[in-house]
Amino acid sequence: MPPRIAVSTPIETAGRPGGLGRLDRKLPAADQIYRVIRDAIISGHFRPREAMSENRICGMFAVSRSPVRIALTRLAEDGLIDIFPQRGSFVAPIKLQQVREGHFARVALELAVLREAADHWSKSCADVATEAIRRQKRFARDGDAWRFHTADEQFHRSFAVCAGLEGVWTTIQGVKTHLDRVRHLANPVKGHMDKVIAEHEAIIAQLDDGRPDDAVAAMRHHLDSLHATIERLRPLHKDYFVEE
Amino acid sequence: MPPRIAVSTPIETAGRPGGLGRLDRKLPAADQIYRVIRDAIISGHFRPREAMSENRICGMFAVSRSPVRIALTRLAEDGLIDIFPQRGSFVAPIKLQQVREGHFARVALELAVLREAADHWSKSCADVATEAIRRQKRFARDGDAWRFHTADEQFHRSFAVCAGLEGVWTTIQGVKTHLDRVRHLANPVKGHMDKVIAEHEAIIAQLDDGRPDDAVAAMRHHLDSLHATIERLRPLHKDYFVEE
DNA sequence: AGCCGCATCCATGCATGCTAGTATACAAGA
DNA sequence: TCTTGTATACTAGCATGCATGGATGCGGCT
Repeated sequence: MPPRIAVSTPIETAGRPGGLGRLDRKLPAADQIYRVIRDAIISGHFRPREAMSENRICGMFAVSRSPVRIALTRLAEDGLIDIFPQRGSFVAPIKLQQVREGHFARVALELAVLREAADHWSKSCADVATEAIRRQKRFARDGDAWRFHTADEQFHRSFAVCAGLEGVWTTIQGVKTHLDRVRHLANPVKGHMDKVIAEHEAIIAQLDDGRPDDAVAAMRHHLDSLHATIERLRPLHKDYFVEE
Repeated sequence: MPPRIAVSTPIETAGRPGGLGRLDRKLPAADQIYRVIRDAIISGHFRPREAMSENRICGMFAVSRSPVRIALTRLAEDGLIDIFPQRGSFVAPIKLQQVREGHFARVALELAVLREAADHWSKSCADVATEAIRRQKRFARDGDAWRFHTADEQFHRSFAVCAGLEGVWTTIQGVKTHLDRVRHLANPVKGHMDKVIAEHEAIIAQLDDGRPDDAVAAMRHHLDSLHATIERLRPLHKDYFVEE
């Protein structure tokens, strides 16, 4: 009988945002609401500065304010929602400083994890990663940006699992939250998904060939190129961002 | 009028745990309860497996269950409390896997931050850090383990501030939570505080002399030696730990 | 026109009652 | 003695009502 854990991300729990209505009444409502809204904000379904009052969310899920409040405070902790007491709660604008720092932390963590994964590299590790790439190809073909994103997470997560550091992946997920918000403005851009896939394949190729340093370099290039894409996109959605 | 932010740690907010009673009714009760209990668990004031039912905490602070529930769910997210629905909430045992992964992530992040801080090193940066060391010396003399800990955090945090990456420090604080729990079993050990201070001074010396690589090496040595202390201490408190 | 005061609405924060499920103590029966 | 059924106490999850304070619109005043 394990304790109730709400942090980890069972990737398919919420699925594609949009089916916000139905909740599994057997599971804690607060956890489900948290995940659904989180995905909806990251994916852009809820837009920066949009009002997210407790009562409005109550209506969305047909629950009372209690579980909604729990979910909202957790989202505020993640920096996805700003709560102004006695005034309202709103989807937070994307803070550039958080994006920068998120990128910094992500690079530090993912490179360290990858170096560790290289030491434990095996066929089963490679299988998980290549399966993720395979899914990405399919969703890129379908133009399904959200599922492409989940497959992308599966790819990056596979290194943490391979290294026996799955908890670190949870941390990475946290720090890259704000990057993902920007990324979802970018995914529709033509050719972006293909570029990501190619870079993923390059990383795996280096690992399979037993060149950890080159794999790390490929990952660094991959992450930096993603950040560059983000920077390129910023001027197109100026109203979504704030400096700090 | 900034949004309500509860994540960051105004270091002196909760002070030394023990005065659990009084709350500032002007500020959100949930945030204060969260911080006080968090500090109390990390400092060992609440011991692993101790029952932390909502009603019990209500009594401690003379509030209703609503803010307590918010605080508890956040503590559960941090892994400091295990919530078993319909059975109870308990201080989580220290999970060795989380300690390991926390150390891994901390090293990756702190070394990256330090490297960045070295590029921005200045007298004002040095002043903040040495002031923290000065406080550590005073509290070591007084044998005040908790304040020693807060000064230690101030020291490490100063590099993030110097590098313009204060948000990364918040992340570091999160990943080192479980390390800190173990560390507080260790601080009373004679000579430990002096060792920490010496290692801190070594890092600053390298930075002041303009040798970033040596500073990073000194930091790595510092963090690893701390982890070694932890490992050494583990057998003495076997009942506090679980493998995973 | 411009400014001030007030009533109203709506937001979050907090308190409280209710529900459903678990652990436990204890008594009845084999 | 051991097992089993039951009553009870306690838990967390959820719904709801109240308190407090900011935002807003309108009317009266200058």
